[in-house]
Amino acid sequence: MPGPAPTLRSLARTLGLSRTTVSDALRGSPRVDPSTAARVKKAARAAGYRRNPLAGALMSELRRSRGTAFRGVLAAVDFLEPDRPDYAARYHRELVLGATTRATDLGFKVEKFEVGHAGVSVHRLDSILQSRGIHGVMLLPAWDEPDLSNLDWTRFAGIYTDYIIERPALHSVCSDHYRSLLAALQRLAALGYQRPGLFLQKHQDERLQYRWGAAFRAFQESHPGTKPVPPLIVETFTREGFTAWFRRHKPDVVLGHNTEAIDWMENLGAEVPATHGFVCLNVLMKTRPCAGLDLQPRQLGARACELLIAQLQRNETGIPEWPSTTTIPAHWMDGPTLRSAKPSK
Amino acid sequence: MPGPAPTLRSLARTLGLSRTTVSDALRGSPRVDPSTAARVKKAARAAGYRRNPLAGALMSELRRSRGTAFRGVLAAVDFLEPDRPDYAARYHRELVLGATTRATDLGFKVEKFEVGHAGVSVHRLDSILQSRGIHGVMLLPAWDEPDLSNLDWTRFAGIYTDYIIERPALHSVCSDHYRSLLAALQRLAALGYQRPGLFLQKHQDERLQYRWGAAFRAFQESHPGTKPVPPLIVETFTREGFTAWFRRHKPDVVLGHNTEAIDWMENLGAEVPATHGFVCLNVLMKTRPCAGLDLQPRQLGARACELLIAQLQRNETGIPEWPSTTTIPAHWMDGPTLRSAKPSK
DNA sequence: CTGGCATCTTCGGACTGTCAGAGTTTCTGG
DNA sequence: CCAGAAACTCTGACAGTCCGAAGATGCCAG
Repeated sequence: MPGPAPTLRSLARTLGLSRTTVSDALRGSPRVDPSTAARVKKAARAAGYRRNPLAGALMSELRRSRGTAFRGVLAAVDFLEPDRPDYAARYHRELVLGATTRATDLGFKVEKFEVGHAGVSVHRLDSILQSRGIHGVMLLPAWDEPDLSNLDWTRFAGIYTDYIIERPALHSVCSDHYRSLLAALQRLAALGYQRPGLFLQKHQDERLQYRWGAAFRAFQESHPGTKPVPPLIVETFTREGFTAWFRRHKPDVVLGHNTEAIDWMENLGAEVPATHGFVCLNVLMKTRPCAGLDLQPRQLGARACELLIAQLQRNETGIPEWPSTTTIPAHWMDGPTLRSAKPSK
Repeated sequence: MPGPAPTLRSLARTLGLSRTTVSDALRGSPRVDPSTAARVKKAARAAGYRRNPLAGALMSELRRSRGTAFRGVLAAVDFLEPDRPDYAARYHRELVLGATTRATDLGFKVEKFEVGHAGVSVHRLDSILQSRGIHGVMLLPAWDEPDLSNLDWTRFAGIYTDYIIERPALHSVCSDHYRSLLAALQRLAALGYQRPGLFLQKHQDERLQYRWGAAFRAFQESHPGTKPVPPLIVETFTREGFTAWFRRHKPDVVLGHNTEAIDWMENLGAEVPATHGFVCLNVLMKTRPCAGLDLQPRQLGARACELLIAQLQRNETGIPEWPSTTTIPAHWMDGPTLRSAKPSK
């Protein structure tokens, strides 16, 4: 085995060519003579040459954006939506905050861009990012699956901060709803609750490919008890519907997004936390003190940032061949709507 | 705004210093005069200098590992298990192959280590890795959740190639069973199948936190039909049990791991694929040509490798504060056990 | 046969930040 | 007054890429 690892220059020297020609040949540039290219490739294989992806990424960046050198900026792209509820806006802010913090640690900067009807068009976004020399794009979640397939992805590395995106099919980062709900239910069981009940709005669960409902049913299947509480999954969440469900199935702990339900439960004679419990499935949505799940947008933003930067360092742009989803389990938050220990009975 | 972004060199020129001094000063090296350092930092702030993180990472790595032929070695740690079935061994091989390929592209090498009763003890593994200067550890899946909490993780970056590992709680990479089964069922529905049936061994599903079963039930809930087929989930998979279930519930397409069931179905009068279909949930387990899910161990190994290398490049060792799980959906494989189009009726 | 132009192939320069080692200046002690 | 240390700064080499330039060759009109 020869000592030092072969480099572009050492390879060029042995071949009697310039580093440029070797570089171009290995990357299949049409500028080099096919026979020369073949010779170079063969020699590279024989010498065991492996290009340094970090250097590749750097140089590519440096040369392309001549003058306006790559300063390590990432774009956080938000889609303007007409009536985004307050908690969603906060979720977005937390995502961006997490990303910005992590980016700063790693020497990058995050800048926010807004796309949509009132904002910038996708086409203009493309040219803005190009001219600013930005190649890392973090897409913030939008209720309607955003369509950014018009961006010239050959030049960008992207990541979506929600479940699955199909146009284009990028890597994504989001909370692990399935595992989190399962863990929450196990925790409730340990506290002695025996009849957990779940309520959801249909479109919320559909958006997550039914993961909330699926986890709930999986828990019930694996903890066979007397007459499990069927989940209340409805188009529109109303007091009447909830009341009927609560009366009929008598859950001893209720899980859902809307903390208004606590009032309704209390009006139906439940004492929270003495006789009944409540868990909020997204603490950003709670309007009163309450136990619940923190979906950890800040950590999600941070992780998204890490994955994006890793892609840039590998000089990996474009739509990935095998998109992956990275999840982080939600964080359990204690609160006054649950008893703190198993009742001794 | 001045035109070009300030660089280390331009900054040095205006200050009448060399680029090295400026670089050292900004990074707080004790080699520079404190008063000079202060001057440099002030000028850098004033000029809005931001170092290029890509170039920094590259140079740091380049200088540090000068002369060394390889950039790094990763350990693929396998746990010796007494009677690992053939398909599991193949799964492991594919994982390692994927990792090795990706590692090579990124300038790393993968070496396999075996830990367990007959092999190396965890304590010895620690010292072996230390003395070899290996800092990246990829843990291959083991049926009983492996315990490597005794390793001195302050010195290692690790990743597990299966769902959740608790001791220690590392990042992990695995197949997205939930989403894959959902997608498979949707595909079957598009082919006109109306009564999908699922069979599983209990421990298989428990290991995945019931994800197979949960996805199946979630699909049934969202496609309400006449009398859905209840999944057959049993401790031990027997011909008798399957026969009874198949006779009673009359599925028109069956999903499960064991392809022996195809024979049993045919003995019960089913014609595959004319009247009935079959889908294998892990094509590595199939013993005859068959449609099914490729869990993509090769891609999983590759992705695990990427994540591990990204950690090393960030100089991140130890147990992560917020462990994440990265999933890749399984890849659908067509096969002769399914009809190829919706029957025109 | 020559001059002009187009095409094909290869090369050189410049770019980023880092680190080791070498150079220069200042200070200390015998 | 000088050897040697200490304090501080600088030079050189390094990775791969892209643009423009240089050189080589071929073709056609005049």
